[in-house]
Amino acid sequence: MARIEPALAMLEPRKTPRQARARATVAAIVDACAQLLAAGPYDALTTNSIAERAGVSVGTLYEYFPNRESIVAALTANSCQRLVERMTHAAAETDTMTEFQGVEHLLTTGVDVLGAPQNVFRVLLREAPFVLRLPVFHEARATLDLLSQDIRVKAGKRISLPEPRADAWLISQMLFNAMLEIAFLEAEAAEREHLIRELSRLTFRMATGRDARPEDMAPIAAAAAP
Amino acid sequence: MARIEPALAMLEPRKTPRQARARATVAAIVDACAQLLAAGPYDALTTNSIAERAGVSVGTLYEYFPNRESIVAALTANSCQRLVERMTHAAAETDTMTEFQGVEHLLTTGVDVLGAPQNVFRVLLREAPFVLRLPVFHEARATLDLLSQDIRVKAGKRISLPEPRADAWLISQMLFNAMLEIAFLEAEAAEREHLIRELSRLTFRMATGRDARPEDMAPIAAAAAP
Amino acid sequence: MARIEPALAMLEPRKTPRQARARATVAAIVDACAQLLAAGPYDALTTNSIAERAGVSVGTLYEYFPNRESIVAALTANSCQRLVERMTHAAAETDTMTEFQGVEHLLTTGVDVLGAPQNVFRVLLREAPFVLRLPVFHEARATLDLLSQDIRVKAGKRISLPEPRADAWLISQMLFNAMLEIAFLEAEAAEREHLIRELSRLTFRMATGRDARPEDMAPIAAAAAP
Amino acid sequence: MARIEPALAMLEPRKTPRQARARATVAAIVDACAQLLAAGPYDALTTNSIAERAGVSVGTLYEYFPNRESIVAALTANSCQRLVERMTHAAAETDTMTEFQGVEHLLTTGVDVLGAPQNVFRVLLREAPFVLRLPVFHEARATLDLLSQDIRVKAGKRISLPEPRADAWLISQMLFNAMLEIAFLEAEAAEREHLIRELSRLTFRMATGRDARPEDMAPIAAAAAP
DNA sequence: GATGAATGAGCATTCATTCAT
DNA sequence: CATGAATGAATGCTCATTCAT
Repeated sequence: MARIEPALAMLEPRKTPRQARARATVAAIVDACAQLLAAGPYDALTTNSIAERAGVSVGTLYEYFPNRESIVAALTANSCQRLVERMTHAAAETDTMTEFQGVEHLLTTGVDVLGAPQNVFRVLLREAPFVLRLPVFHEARATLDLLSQDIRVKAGKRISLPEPRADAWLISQMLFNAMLEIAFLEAEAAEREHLIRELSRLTFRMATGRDARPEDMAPIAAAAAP
Repeated sequence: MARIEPALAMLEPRKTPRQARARATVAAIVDACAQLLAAGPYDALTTNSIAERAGVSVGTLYEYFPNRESIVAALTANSCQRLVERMTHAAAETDTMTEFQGVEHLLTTGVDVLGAPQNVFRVLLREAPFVLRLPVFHEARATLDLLSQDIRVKAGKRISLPEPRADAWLISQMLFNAMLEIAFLEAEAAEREHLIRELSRLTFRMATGRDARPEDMAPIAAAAAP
Repeated sequence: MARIEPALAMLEPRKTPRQARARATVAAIVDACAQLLAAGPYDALTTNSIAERAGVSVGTLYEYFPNRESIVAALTANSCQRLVERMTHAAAETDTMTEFQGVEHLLTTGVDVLGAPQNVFRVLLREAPFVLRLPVFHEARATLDLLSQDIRVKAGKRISLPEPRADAWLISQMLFNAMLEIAFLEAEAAEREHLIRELSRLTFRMATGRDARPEDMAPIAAAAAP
Repeated sequence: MARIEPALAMLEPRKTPRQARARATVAAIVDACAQLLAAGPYDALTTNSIAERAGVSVGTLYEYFPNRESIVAALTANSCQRLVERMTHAAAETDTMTEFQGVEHLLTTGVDVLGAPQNVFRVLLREAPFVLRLPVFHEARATLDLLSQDIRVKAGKRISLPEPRADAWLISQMLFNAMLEIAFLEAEAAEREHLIRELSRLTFRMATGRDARPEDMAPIAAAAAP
């Protein structure tokens, strides 16, 4: 308790591992961190438990990370990178889709990534407040915003945001939070899909001020998300 | 750390103060808790610091609360009650307004309450995960949802939610989070107002699938927020 | 913890109650203490819980007792007095019995009193070490020893203790502890009776160096133990 | 106070020390515990004081023991092991003795061990009620009972216990308590020896219903107790 | 380099006792 | 006089971090 939050400068890994063995060690530590966060609350995350689960000694752990938060920061970086990659890829796939389908595809992908694996994002974003302030997290959000800007540009006139700056910020906040809520919901896949479809419809309304035409809302053929 | 989260049953105050002096003590404790949460992170909230700030001894604190979390729960209850009261009052005031004005009035009130006093809601909702599971919080959310349902009913056909259940849930989640984000934003009052106006516009779009007519969007005459 | 054991001087009640009401209060406090000791371990005995169970305020409790131990001392005094009274009475009843029957009667009575009510003696003697040093306890033991000395005198030559002082002390220790063990045993009444009978036989052997004649060992007619 | 007694499962040491240094630490902790119990009441035994006396930090203490009671349990195990070893050894030595001498030898050894070192048994058995429920303690008692059963068998017909089961249990209880009382007595060695001799005589009477022949009671030649 | 033993400040919580009302 | 609110020293225990081996 009363854990002093380390300055952002102290959240970098201590040294970049060059040898393969060292890299494996670092990966094991970050992975152990993810497993523990998936299994229990953030408060239950101790450096000793991370080291034990990773199969290394605490000494080794501190060889690579200056403090507990830096491990969480590394995990956050990993997770954000995965999120950005998957979303970028999904955005590229929207080229052949109607706008509504594109929105739905992106939201589906987002919910998918945020909810997996092991729901690490939930703990990260809801229980470890300093994660929200991590540059790496803001950068990911910014990249995601650029993505939707691209889509907006492509859609051209069909999008109508009276105050693009404010509206885009609001929609971004709302969609990100909505995706999190859906991802964290303890619900069947069908229920989740239903919510995503409705969220897409609402998003379409927010962006255009009208409903999508039914023929543009056809389910996406085979969006296999591995 | 590794703070075990007390069962919900253990979150009730320990005994109801009978004398006026004791009631003042309880209030001072909850108030001290709010002050500390406003000033620093949840982790910095220790029972000793609460007692000190409240000007009482730890012993006294434990006379009325069985554990640290129960104080936070009491503060949450207070805050939620305030929120519900203000929102209910604001909802009543929308009778004489256009639908757009009503939405804007409610959102303004929500942002106002969530951001004051001392932004306690931010820490409560973002750093103390067990608060999200507090019955008192869910009840407040439910009451708020009923409020907007009332409004929807009054608006009648002008509202068009294809899947009322799912859509209402999604809109509720998004608006609550959006209000929190605006309330927590370090921004000028004017900026905040602007965001609320745009959020109202987006909300109107989500609810109706079209834009409000400009003449219905006139600023509300004198929305005195006491 | 680290409870400083008050000097023996501090174990006296603070003031002798003169009014009937006050006497009732003192009795209620001592009785509450007995109930709590019967229900749980000595460590669970707190002045606050005693006061609550007695239906008085802590303030009142400290009006009559200077500290927690003095309450236990008062309870010890009561219990010892009861023990001595019952044993004295039982000793008088042995006049018409054979020596073996007398021994058995006394042991039966001892086990009965030590095990009732609510087994307070167990906690008192096994968990509250200062009780063993209480003068009132030693006096009771001394009185009991006098009792058996009387019996010995009456038995005259049939008793043969080569070293009366040491042997009497040893027998006293052993019998007192044996009675406690039997009283604390979780066992059927029949089992307890059997043990007492055997203990009587062993006692007879220790005192005389021979076995009692079978005709002297007939069960006692009607030893109603109220 | 109101110390919750840990379940028996929680009384095991936390981890077995691997390095020699760690083993020394564990020994120092248990030893410090013994010293403190010898010096003061059980209530004065705090984890902080144990750590301090052992010359280690509390953290180290909790590295090896999950709670305070587990340290006491470890000390109990040590002490019981010592007791059993010494008594077993002493029992073997009775082969060349008369029955009376054997009894006296065993009792002497018992008093010797129970009273040393530092009288730890007194506090353990009279102030720490949970020790009486420790399996390790019951096992020790059982082993001791087996020992005397062996002797009884060897003595054959000369022993006459009408109800072997009950009588053996009673004698065991009485002798164990008597040895404790003698060991705890603040008395000269001569006085103690005298009491042990008398206790042997009473034991002989209990077991056989008659006195030992004077020639069988000759002092044991040279029972050097190291 | 890796290990794991050791550290100790810090936290939640209790309870005998006092004293203003 | 009784009350019960208030006190605060003391306790068991945790865990991020260091460093001798």
